[in-house]
Amino acid sequence: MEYNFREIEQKWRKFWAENQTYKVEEDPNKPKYYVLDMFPYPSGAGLHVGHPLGYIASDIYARYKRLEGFNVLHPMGYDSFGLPAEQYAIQTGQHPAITTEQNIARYRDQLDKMGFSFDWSREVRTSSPDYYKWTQWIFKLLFNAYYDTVSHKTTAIDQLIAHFEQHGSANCPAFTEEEFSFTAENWNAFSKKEKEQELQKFRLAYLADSWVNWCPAMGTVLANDEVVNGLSVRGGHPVEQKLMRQWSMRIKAYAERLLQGLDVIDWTDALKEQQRNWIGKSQGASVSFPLWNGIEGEDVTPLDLPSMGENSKSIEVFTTRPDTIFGVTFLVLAPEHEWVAQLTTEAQKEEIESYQKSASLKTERDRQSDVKNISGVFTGSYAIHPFTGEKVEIWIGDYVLAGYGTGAVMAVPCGDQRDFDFARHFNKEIRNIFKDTDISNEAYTEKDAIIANSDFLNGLPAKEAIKRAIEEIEKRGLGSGKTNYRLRDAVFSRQRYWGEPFPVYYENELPTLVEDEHLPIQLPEVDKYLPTEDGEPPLARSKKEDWNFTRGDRMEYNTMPGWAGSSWYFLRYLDPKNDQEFVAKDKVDYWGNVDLYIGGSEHATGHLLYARFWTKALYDLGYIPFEEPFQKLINQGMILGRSSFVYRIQQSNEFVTFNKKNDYNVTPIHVDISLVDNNKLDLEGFKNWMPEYASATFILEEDGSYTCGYEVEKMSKSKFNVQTPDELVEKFGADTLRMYEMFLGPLEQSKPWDTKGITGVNGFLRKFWRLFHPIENQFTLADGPGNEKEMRTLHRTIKRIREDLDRYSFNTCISTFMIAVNELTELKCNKREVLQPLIVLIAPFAPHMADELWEKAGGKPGEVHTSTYPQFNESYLVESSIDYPVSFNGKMRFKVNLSAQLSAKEVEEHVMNMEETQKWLEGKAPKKVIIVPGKIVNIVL
RNA sequence: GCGGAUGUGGUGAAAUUGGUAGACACGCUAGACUUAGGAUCUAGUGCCGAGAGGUAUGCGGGUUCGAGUCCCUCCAUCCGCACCA
Repeated sequence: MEYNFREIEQKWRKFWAENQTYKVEEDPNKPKYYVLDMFPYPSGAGLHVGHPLGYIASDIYARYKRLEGFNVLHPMGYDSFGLPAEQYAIQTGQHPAITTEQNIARYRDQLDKMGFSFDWSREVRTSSPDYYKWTQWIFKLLFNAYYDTVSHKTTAIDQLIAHFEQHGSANCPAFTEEEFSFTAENWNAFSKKEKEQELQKFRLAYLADSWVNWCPAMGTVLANDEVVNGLSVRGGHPVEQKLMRQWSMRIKAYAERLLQGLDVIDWTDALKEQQRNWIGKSQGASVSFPLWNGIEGEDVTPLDLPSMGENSKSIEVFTTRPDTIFGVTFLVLAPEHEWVAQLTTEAQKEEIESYQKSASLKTERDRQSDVKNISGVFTGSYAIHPFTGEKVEIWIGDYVLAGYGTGAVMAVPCGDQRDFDFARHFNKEIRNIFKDTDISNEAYTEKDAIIANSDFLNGLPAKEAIKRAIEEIEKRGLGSGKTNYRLRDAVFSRQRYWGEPFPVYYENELPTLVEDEHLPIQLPEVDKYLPTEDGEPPLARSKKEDWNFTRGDRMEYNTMPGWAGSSWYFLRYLDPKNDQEFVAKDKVDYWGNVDLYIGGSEHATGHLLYARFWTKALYDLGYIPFEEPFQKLINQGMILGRSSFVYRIQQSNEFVTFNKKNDYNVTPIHVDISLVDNNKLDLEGFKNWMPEYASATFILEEDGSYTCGYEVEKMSKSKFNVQTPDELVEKFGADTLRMYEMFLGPLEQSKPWDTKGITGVNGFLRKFWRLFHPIENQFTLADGPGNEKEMRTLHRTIKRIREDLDRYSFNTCISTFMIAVNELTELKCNKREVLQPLIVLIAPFAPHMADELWEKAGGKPGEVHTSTYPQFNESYLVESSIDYPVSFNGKMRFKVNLSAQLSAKEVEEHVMNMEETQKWLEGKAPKKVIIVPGKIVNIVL
């Protein structure tokens, strides 16, 4: 029989499903191993060839571990809340649940076709009420908790309340960045609302004002990705920065633990470095600069604060270089700094306000990428240098960010390049406080200079000066040494429909939790999935009777962000059907954390940080026995796609062809690759593609065609460059596609998608099949022992595959199999002793074929997946002779086959007596002869 | 600007601790078999050279008997980003 993959694969898929081959239960007699994939968002485009890359690798590894005797948990599910389904709902009116259901069905079908060994009885979906009930429950847990800075633990808020009742805010053990001060008497006299206002400063889930990209025309908030040059990607409407009341998560409290935890997990240094960079620990000092009271000629000294009267405020700055404080020549505030309005003098008002307005039109991303344009405005006010008593100007500039540090910096042009550029641009003084440095062209930013012109810091090296400066700052009550993290609290509200509702209602604008017995709060029906006319979230459209629970004046209308459900899903797989707990204690105790986690590096700082945060909180509160969710993590490289672009003339619905786009001000827009053939756009197809393009007009090439641009970039639904695996499974079979994706290159490396090489892998599998069907496609296995060469091939293969799997080098496994099959074909080997172990060996890679061959060889169906991994025997690998390469000055000249038994001395004697050697010696005597037994001979002339 | 990664044939890549650079494939060339073939088989294939040989892992240095691998300088490309004071 020819290798009929269609028949074989269908047969075994059916068998596995009917026999629940991959279902697992807790088994105390076996060691556990948890292999997890980052679960997919079920997009309308279906799985693309990049998804399975990681799934195939994890599946091979899970199957390998199973054969090694582990009880392997290998589940799959769907991150099924998300924007695309909602956008589709807005366009078509179809409920996102229906869209999602359809997409999941499609995904499931695609996943099944790839032959994965998932235990589908454990499937989770974040959008299922059974699941999000527990997401809501965890939210409640975090709302009812604070971070205790004494015990360094997540702690129930009741303990903090008890503290306030007894001691007021004195010695408050809770982490916060807010200001607070009250006595026990104050606290006990507070109204419920006042108490809540204080508690919000400590709860891990809390309400606060956050900056968002607000698009007034669409009445909605946009992600940074959805904004380009201050305009929305969809529709090209202006977008501005706006403060909105939002739920946030106090992840900052965990900054230090998130940093420390990296030391105990097995992630790549690159990934750890990215997280460290994101957490961004920096040490320095906060320093207060008193404000000048505005009376010219009056000598205000910094220690005379109280006498400054009503304006006795000071501006607090954070600096990592307190040693450079004598180099300060002005202060710069973020344009959004809360005091800007008060500090602005009448004369500067107009300019400041227009600058604030223009800054509000820039996203943070725009602000950071624009380093060339230096901008800022003088407020008209001054602060007093706390050490010199000098007046320094207070400016605003958009290079200072409101969200980092205190939103204000002390500008030291000689020591910071941005301050230097700012000073240059506005002709401010650049005072050199570093001994023997040249700062005529750029700032001196190294921390190795000797400080000068700096009073008590003179003569100190920078590192010591930092300590000395902090001492002095603290002594004079100007501030203190401080560790700052750039990590920001995570905004947890979305003004969307398709997400988890909050278990929260409002009474008198007081947020109150819904009791557990009413969970889940289900998503109510709405007439449209858009924000309301006055910009409220879609849930505000709901009627009271559309909710399964209501209380108070109104329910919370925001929904949770995508990362809510994905921050704990790996726990739900352990106990997916439990309706009493999010996970039972005995189950989480057995399975523990994820041993191997595979997914894309785009989650390096988002999902992976949030999941670690929630895990730590759940650990502290005693629900789970581990603090780090993912022990070993591999980022699979991206499979890159080829995207196509059309070019929209800004503020219009007119599209210009690639070769004429430079004559216009255009925005490139991704267009679906199915509408593009050989870079030519299908114009009618494009108009029918999305309603907003129905009335599109075009500026075409001379020949009347529209040429698209292209780029090789990440394959993603939003880039419309998705290639699905279905076609390839159909043509070559899942086993071939599995092995081909592994063969492409190292798992972690990104590579452009290309199907050219797949025939090679398909040919290999057929050749493998032919080993078992040597004559007229009849299955045969010969008895009798394998000969020396055959056994050496087998055992070398066993050894290499195992070693390669242990280092996750899947691509070289495939090569090793190819070499084995080439050798055995050459040897015309058909012996059971040699070939049967190979079936087990290849089972993790090509499970369908393995099952078929195993059955033919007399095994029980499905048994090959629970069999034992072949052991290799070193004795078969011993070679009797070695091909020694003989090098002269490191250059290989010829080889000589010598017995492996020879000692280094004997090898040297033999080689030196050879004619070939004499030829290359050219009559000279060698200076040195290096023999590495079993490896090489190098003769130095 | 900051952070991370990567540079090896026409292409994807291999070389686990410094020890024969280019395994294994794709592609290409020539041939065999074929009505046909994205089938199969044989031979060849880094570059220069008729050959002997020379040369070659982004560039330039260094360490070493020996460097793709270790160190330094530079260059290019890709990814991420919150100008992080």
